[in-house]
Amino acid sequence: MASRPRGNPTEFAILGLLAEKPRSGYDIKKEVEERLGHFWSESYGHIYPMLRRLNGRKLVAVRPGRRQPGRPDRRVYSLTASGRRALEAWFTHPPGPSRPRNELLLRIFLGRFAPPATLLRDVQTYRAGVLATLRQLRGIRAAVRGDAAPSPDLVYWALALDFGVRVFQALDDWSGLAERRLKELRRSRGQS
Amino acid sequence: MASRPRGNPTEFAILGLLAEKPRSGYDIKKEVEERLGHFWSESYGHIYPMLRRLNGRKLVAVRPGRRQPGRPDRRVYSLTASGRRALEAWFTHPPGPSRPRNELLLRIFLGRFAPPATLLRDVQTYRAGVLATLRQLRGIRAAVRGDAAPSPDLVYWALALDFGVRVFQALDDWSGLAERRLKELRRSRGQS
DNA sequence: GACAGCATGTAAGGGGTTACATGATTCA
DNA sequence: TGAATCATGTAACCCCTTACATGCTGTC
Repeated sequence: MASRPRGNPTEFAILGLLAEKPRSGYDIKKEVEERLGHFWSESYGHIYPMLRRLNGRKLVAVRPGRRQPGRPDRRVYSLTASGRRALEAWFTHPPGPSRPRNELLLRIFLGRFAPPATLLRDVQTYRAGVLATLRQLRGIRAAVRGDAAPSPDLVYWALALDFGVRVFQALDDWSGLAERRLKELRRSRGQS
Repeated sequence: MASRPRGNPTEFAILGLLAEKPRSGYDIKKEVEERLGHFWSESYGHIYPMLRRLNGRKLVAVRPGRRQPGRPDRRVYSLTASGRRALEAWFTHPPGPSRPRNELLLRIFLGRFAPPATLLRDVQTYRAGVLATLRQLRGIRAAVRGDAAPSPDLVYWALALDFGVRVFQALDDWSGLAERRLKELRRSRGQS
């Protein structure tokens, strides 16, 4: 029975990004936002201490990066051989069950205790965010497809992108429907 | 500037369910699993202490429920007037930003550091879960549609259901694609 | 005989966010 | 003048899960 691996997902997200190439904590944060933003998130307050811990466990190594006057010296981390092994071991354990938590849906579900106009506002805000992400993902996908040689390693990135496009498309469709339904309700019940 | 309300989402999930009707902690857990399972989750270790705290703040009231020999007495909670106000106040604050965390996607994104066969196994497991949920949601939706009188309050429940059907349908489509892609990779690279 | 359901709870601990501190540079 | 970017970090805090404790009943 392969038990769940010791260590939290953040640990492996960091190890994984460092497996691509050496990076600073700052870089990692940006990378997560830009490339994993539609399915993952991290905060500085978690990344920096974690890098330190990983260094203590010799899974990563630090090297002072370029220093510039007026700003803190960069600390560039890279994966060690045992870090690499830890990353590979992570894959051998199946992912734990996901426990969903979508606050907008909770509100919708409890919608009858709120004025329809309030829910409508929330849905519209949500939809705007979904659409922005969707446009961005589609833009990236178009650019990638334009690229001549389909590198075999690119398949993983493309799969993650495709996940985003499909799910966010469904989210957009749904929120469009929700908007229409809520507008009907607002009309039939009066606003406030 | 309406600041974020004090209190975590669990608090309002509980308040919301009690607004429907009085319930015990045990009931709340079951209700979340059965009706909100595709977008929300709670654990006993959070529900019971939270009910106690809400009682301390007079947002809910307790009443001893039916007692049966050989098992702990039920403690049935109901919403007070100020609990109701707290719930309504919650809706006036917009929901905070969501921070996604999908471990399967993280694995896919870092897929090139793992053998394709491992990822394939994870995707297949994932897909089986998605399909089970999807079938269940569709079954419920069919049953609801069969029901004669479309109650106006039912619209919120239907909207939450529809969210599930659409999103999980997209998830199924995507994981089917991922399966095919990973099988190709496994073939072209050899397993292990 | 074992397991699922009923029913409540506690303790420990980790995971993760927010807010704060610092400070120069560049751009509108 | 103000905001954004660069860049690292700490402290406080909370949210939430896991594992444990207890014990009867009904079903396969």
